[in-house]
Amino acid sequence: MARERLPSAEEGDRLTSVLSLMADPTRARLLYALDVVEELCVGDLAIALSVSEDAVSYGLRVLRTAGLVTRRKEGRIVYYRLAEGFPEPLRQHCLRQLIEMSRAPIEDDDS
Amino acid sequence: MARERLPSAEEGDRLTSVLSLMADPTRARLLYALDVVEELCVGDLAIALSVSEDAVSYGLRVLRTAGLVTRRKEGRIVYYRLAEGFPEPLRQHCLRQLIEMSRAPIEDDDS
DNA sequence: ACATCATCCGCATAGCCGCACGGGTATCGG
DNA sequence: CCGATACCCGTGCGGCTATGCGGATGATGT
Repeated sequence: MARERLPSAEEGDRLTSVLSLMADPTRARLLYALDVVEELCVGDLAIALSVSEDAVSYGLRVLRTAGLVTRRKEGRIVYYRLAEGFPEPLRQHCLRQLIEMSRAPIEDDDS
Repeated sequence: MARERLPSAEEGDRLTSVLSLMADPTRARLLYALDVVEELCVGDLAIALSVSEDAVSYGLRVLRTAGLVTRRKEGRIVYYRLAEGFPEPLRQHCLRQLIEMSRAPIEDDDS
């Protein structure tokens, strides 16, 4: 197996930065919603996730700043979608797999 | 694609909880180290990752509380390893993929 | 028995982060 | 032109958390 060196602290931070973007309930659900529905506006996302529009707006702002989502403006409505270069492994393996896991829980729930 | 319902807030939390465990440089590197080397003690981990022993101890405590790692005591030395039931998708797809990504960065820019 | 070492624990602190709030901008309907 | 809508932004606050420090525990060596 992996004969590679361990990640440096710097690489650890990079890893973390991308991961911590999904390590928030709102953002994770935003990303998943956009993975499923392809394109949604802020208001609909707020309704769909039962979250305030501010929270959605803030979450999307963060994700956009990180380049994970893009927006398209149509009139006064802003539609969001996953960015063109949204990391495929993240999408395929992490997002969906973890959603799976979050439904069929791991048996380790400990105190 | 769009066949499933969106994750509830509760499921979002569950998703997040497992994810946020890796969303910390120290913990991510700890997990990766244990994925590579199989079994390590606190002191060696501290040296390998250039982190204080306290930080390592704390990180491992958190991971242990979550059931992601286990420890084996041999004399006064405590050896840690990934837990038996360490979520395989997490290991296969997330940990390794993300380490990959952290080395061959995504071109994240913003407008 | 005593000193030493590896590790854990409790506590305190400092930094970060998500979110609500108030105010702003662009767009649409009438 | 005017009010309403959809959204964005800067700011501030409350809560969480990583980490350092002092002390405790238990194993080891002499």
